[in-house]
Amino acid sequence: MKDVFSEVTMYYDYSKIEKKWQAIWDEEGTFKASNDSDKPKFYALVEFPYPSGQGLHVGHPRPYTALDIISRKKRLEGYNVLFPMGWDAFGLPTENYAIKTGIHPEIVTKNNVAHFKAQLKSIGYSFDWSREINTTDPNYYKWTQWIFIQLFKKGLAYKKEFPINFCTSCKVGLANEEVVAGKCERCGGDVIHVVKNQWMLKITEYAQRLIDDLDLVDYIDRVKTSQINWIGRSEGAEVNFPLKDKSDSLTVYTTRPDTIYGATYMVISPEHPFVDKYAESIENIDEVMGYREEAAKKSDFERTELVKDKTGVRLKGMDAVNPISGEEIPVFVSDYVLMTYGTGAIMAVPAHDQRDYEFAKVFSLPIREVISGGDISEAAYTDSENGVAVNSPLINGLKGKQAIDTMIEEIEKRGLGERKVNYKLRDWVFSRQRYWGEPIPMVYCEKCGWQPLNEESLPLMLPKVENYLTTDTGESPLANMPEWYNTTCPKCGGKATRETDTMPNWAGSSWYYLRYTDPTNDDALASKKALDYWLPVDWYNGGMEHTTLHLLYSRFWHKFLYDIGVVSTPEPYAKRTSHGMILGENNEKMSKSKGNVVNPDEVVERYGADTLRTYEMFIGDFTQAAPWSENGVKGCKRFLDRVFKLPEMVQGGNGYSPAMETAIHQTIRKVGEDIDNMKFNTAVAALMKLLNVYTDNGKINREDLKVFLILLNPFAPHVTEEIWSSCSFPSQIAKTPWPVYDEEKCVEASVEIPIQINGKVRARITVSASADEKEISAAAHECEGIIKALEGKSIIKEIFVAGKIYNIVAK
RNA sequence: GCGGACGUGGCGAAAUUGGCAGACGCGCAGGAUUUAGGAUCCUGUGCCGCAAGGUAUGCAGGUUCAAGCCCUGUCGUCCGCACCA
Repeated sequence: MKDVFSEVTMYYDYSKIEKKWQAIWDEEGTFKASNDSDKPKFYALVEFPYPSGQGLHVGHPRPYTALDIISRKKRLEGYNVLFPMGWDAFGLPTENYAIKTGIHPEIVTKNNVAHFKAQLKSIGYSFDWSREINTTDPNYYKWTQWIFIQLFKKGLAYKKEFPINFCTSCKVGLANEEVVAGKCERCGGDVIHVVKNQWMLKITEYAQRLIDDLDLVDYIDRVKTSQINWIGRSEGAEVNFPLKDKSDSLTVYTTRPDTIYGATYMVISPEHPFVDKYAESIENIDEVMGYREEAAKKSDFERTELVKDKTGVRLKGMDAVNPISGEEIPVFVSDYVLMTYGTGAIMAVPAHDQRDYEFAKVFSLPIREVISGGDISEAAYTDSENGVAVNSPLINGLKGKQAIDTMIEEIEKRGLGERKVNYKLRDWVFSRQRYWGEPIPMVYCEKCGWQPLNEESLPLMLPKVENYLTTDTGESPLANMPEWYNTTCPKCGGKATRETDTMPNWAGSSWYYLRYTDPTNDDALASKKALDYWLPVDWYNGGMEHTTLHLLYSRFWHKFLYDIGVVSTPEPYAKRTSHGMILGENNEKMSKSKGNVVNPDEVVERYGADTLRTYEMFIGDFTQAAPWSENGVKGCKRFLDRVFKLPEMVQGGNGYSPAMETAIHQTIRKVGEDIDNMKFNTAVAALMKLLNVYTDNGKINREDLKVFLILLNPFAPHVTEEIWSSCSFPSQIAKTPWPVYDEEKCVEASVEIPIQINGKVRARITVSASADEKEISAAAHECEGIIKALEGKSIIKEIFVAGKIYNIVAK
């Protein structure tokens, strides 16, 4: 068959075949998971996409195909598999599109979802579409709101002043990703921080458990490490430094109490409350306030990128006393101390902290060595393990942990402070001044304060608005709708107003895997029975970019739901893996502007879904980034074309053909193990190799063909089912057991052993697999090449590694 | 600066974890087929060399009978985080 419109010859009508099998799967409900089954369960999960206007790109199918392969194999192995898909559909691009076009986000979302779904279907994934969910569906976000209310009731949701990004020219609140280099992404205007009273979630309360329970799960190390680093646990002490002539003391957090004798000054953050509290006694308060304003004006970008030189102002009239040395020391404000970490104040030990050292140099402050081992005239010596304490009467001669512990004990004994653990992790800012998100189900009443809505009244529907732009003051568009926000207090029935902020994108995705287990339940986010049956997710694959936010947030919510008895497992995901990115042909990240974007629709159209799937798996190591290659796609198409012609080679015979039996058993083992270990590229290679074996053999029988089709089926489900059916094999591959291999039959009858002299191969001999060292040694010494190479040399020793190598060491 | 990943043919990559480097695919070359191109099939293909042989996993050392793999140093690329006291 020739396709005159394209260079690609159609050896079989993949388009027709693929549509046919997709229709059969739909009609027969082939991949529907049962909530009531005798089979062991297996819950495979991929991150549900944000249905953007651009549609799918070739990066999406990589993880989807991978877990589809795993799911398909698990089904053939007798598991009841749940492999669901849905839409994380709240979010900025849709909203921005609505602002531009005036089209309601709901309609945009609906269209985008339809497009995405058609694309996914065309690739032939074995998703259970009967469980499709959408975070923007009121029946879904009802439960997102319900979870929020539970968090509030347990004191884990609270309001706090927190700055947002605000574009001074568009007069619009911006998300962090809309701020580029301190400017508004769309208009280039200046972005400033405006303080808003926002909802926060106390994820910090779970910090320790989020670290500890990583021991309960099988996550790739990279993920564990970055979660641990992100949470950033540190151990140290809080120490009170009394203020001279004042009744207060300044509390600092330090991980190096062993250096306290070296604390020659203190620094507090510009936002520290003491600046206000003691404004009257600070002689240079105007200067200090000026510094504070400058610091507030700086964007995060400037604060981190541009500030290399330390700046600050001394607080005149406010000195502190080092509680251990008794020394009087000055206090500074500087923006290198952050209000958001620790106590917002530090004891500065310039001799043993890089930042303090730099600051001390700028302000000519004393640098006193209290840990020996470095050269403090050159740089701060920060080694906390090997340095020995000096000039520190209480701990002289001690080092490392011992010095630290002794000092903390002393501090506690004297009532100057206490041992303290700190985390870098901060509470989760849960408010967005945006339209396209879940309304926060809270009401403010003058009399009763913040009150949650009655749970029976959920969902609190997102109302229709006329304008999707935030207000001039950066409030959500809902703040322009008095008819919506004016309401009554659920507690006292008096006048009250609704919260007009909405939830962040991460809300709906923090619990979506629970909803799949029972997606239409009206009485609960899912029935206890369904949750207990399916949880935890057995295998969750997603991008590294979601490791610190989404993955941590959803673990937090899950633990909370565990604490209130909704779920029965402490962790949501038993296993987490991560895929690499697919790059453009030029080895760069795919992007419209670079013109290197490959559209999966075109690939499906020109080469077929099976080819797309096979190539995405063959492209390289699943966990690494890999560049797209059109020629690589063609190679996979060629492979499937050859497979399609396999039935032509079929001749009689029962069981596997003896000449190829070993290769077949080896391939069953290899493909099975490779799929389990996500080494899809070598699994495809093994199948290509087996096809070469078949081709070289010139003929195959029906068993040889059958096993090949089953092994290839998870990768190329359509063409393998088609060949299966055209050969009149029974039923469908989807209902056929995965083949088993026999370890003994994987062993070759004879092996080739390389004979080395001093590590260099000089000859090869072929011996039976059972040959022992004696036989091999004898054979080796008969080889001409070996005899020649050994001439004039004496043998020192001979090393034999069974099945691998025979090495003669000679001089 | 800190943390992580990585560096192997012309290209994408393999290498059972210390045992024949380059499986499998692309590309390329030669041949077959074809009116021609495309497609397909066969053969070859790390580099140097006619060959024997030599040489090769970013670079420099080390351990070992044996190193892509382990150790030390060094250079380079990519990703994440950004003064976390």
